[in-house]
Amino acid sequence: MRIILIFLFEFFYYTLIMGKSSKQILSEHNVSITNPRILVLEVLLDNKGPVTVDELQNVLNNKVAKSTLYRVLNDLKKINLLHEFTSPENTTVVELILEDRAHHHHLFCSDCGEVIDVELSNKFEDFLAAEIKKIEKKFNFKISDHRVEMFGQCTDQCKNCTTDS
Amino acid sequence: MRIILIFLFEFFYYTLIMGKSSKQILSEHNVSITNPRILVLEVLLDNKGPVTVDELQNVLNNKVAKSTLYRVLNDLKKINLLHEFTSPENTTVVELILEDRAHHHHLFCSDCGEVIDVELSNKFEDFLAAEIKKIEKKFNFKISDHRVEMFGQCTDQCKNCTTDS
DNA sequence: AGCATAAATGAGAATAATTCTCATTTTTTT
DNA sequence: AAAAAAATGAGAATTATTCTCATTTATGCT
Repeated sequence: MRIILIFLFEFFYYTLIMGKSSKQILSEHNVSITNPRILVLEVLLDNKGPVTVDELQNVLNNKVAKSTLYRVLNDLKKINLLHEFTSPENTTVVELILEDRAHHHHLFCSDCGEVIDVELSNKFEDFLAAEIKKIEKKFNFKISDHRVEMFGQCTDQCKNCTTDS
Repeated sequence: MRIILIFLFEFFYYTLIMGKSSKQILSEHNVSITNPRILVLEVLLDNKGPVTVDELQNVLNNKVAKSTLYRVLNDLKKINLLHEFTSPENTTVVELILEDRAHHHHLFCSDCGEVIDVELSNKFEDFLAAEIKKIEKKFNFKISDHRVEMFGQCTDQCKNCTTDS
């Protein structure tokens, strides 16, 4: 009985409160469950939102070899769990693609290098979708994705711009 | 008299038909006029639009040392003549910023790697400007620039997608 | 025009980010 | 629990970019 309760607790905790565990996510995508993958995924799940490869390397220092870190990131890209992009300062930024997260864009601070997720209004997204249809016709393209990038400076003390508002 | 006519021809040819010459552009920005700078600028003026650093290197092979090419590109960035960005395949792309060119965005083909300049409607740009104002307030940011990136595949034979339509 | 000074260049070494290699370890399959 | 397959760590290799420094080129001055 006690074991059942613990199991239930884990179930609720991970799936409802915390979201999926790294192990769950890995097994759902048919990739073998290994320590480096769990560790990397956990860091990414903690910092939902954009993370620098450099930051990952620092956090995982001594726990995951750097070659393995890159391999794991490529694995996650292959199963469409990870989105990778480059900041204007040329640092590689990485972000989990979670089903429950809305489509969003990025705001880059040239002072502190911070990258912030930004959602734009539905009305705007509809308008952009219409523009994209026109572009597809004009250039005979099949456009599968888009992203709006905004560049500027946070006027607050840096690092404060990450706190939600 | 003949000399004056030739001068006039040159003037009209370069400023009205061809746009400014590389030398003119350089002297207007107070950078010394050197061969490598002229050569790089000329290639960029020919291919108005996005060019890969790789392509530049190939075209200028043996004419400009690779260290110099990078230096010249950095010089042009410093005087705000050059916009540099990264394709999803992680190649560095470079594009002249010409006063007579409209604000535009980029369309990337994942098949042939081509990058295409795209203008979106004024109505769309106005809408986006309004969204950006909201974002500036929300995140206490000063946003100085933005770019819409579109990703997909040209359904034509590759390389054809560069021809205007 | 010609000289002195400052700036730019070429060639290749140095650096940084990412990928690759391969012997060992871990995970999965049976 | 053993065999087969896959993943890992450590460091070498690769690639793009920057740096160094001796030489060349451009600019300002007379």
